[in-house]
Amino acid sequence: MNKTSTENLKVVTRFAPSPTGYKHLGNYRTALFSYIFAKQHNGSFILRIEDTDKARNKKEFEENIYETLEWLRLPYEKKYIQSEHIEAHKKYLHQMINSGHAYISKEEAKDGSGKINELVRFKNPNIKVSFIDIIRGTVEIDTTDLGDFVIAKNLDEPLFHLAVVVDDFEAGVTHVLRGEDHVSNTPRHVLIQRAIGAPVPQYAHLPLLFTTERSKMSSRKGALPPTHYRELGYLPEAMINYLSLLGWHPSDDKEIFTFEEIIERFDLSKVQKASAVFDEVKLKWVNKEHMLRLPISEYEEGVKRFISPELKKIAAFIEVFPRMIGTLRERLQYFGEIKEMETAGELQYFFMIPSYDPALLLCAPKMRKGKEEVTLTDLKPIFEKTLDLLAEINESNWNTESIKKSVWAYAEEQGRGLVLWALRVALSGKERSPDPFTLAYIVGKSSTLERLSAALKSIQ
RNA sequence: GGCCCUAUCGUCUAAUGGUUAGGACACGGCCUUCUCAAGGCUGUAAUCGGGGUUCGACUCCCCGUAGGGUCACCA
Repeated sequence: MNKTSTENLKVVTRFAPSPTGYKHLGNYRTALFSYIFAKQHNGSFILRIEDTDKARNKKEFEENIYETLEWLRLPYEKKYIQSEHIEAHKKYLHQMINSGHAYISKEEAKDGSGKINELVRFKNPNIKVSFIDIIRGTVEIDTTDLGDFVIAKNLDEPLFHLAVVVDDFEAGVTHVLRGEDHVSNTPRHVLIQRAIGAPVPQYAHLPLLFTTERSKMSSRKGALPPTHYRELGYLPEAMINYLSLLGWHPSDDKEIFTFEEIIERFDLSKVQKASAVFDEVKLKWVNKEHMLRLPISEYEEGVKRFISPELKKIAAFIEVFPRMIGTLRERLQYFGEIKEMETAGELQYFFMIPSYDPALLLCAPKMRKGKEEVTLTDLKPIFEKTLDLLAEINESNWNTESIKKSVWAYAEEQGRGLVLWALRVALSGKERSPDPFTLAYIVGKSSTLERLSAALKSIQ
């Protein structure tokens, strides 16, 4: 566990996004680390919507923040809306002006309108300030080149630097976890904290995340809002797991964790200082691992969500569906892939008799040696014999093993490449599919016999 | 450009002066095999460069180089 010097204080962390765009995975990773840190210290995690930029705020972005936090299961103890605290901001603004820490500055508007604004600037004492950063250690920065920075647009419109400090102060925030892009803001915040008599919280500036192209993660440039992954059927616990591994590593080589295990083992002070690249390929692997750990009923539900109603309406669906889960588990990395399979026509044959060009029955790459010219007519006795063999299997004993056992010897004798390929195509109508025994088991005895008869008919 | 931060396989990372530089994803090969997957075995692959300090540097220091952050009446 982390050792901090604030044992006597209740730990409060916060996530403070501005709804000016879709927040990306990098933002949610800082939210995740803030949440974990609070949990580890029996503290609380709060959400604050920083909506002081009226021109760029959008309700849909704000809604997306709630949705994503809910999906990722990062519950916040309290929610604050920054714009509802303007009175508090103004109170400290006046206090700072009265105490000489800030002053009103009449300046021409930058938008070229020629209008004169009454900005409020912080009177910079031009000193070196230092603060504790859990990841970087003590950071010291000279504030001289910061100048007298603006803290309010006018007496009624406080800006970011003031609002952040006042809100963190009033909410009792003890640990501020945020992106590395805020390191240079921190000395300003420390200056304001001193001016209003607020304690300096501990900071942790997390390295930024990059896309595979090594560009900064932003809602433009291909970085998708996290809810996109929800739509594709990714598991929130997998996303949490993957995100936690970006910049942090457990002491052993274990990589797949439940949320509880992560909370138990995570160590903020061991987080990497360098930026990390978000790799969707590894996320897929982590997601598959979590899918495999799901109870079978949840797995089935996950798959069902992505199968079209048309397919689900087919009479055979209810009976066949549970039997196909096993083969799906070997393939799917995220549930949405099932939809892609259906679109590609790789799902239908489980539930209905496929139609295909009979020539495909003969395309096996490894035909029996010494039989150079095989024709469709040669397949006739093969289907007849296979049909006989399979018909002998008792309905109650219809499973992958028994099917394999009944056909195997004959296939060896005739050439596996010939028999099994033909059998598989007759069942799936595809060049690529699960093996014929698994397929026969999944579609059931009667459908198997029906499909083989159909194949036999097609080559007469 | 000023100030600040960072630098181990393609990617995520382990090794806080002494290891054959470890693991995972990805990639290759082999096995299995009727196809596609899955699975098993296995392989390729890294300490940015140059100087120091030291008996000994991935590790500490300096200088480069590269990448990033920031320099708003945004947050």
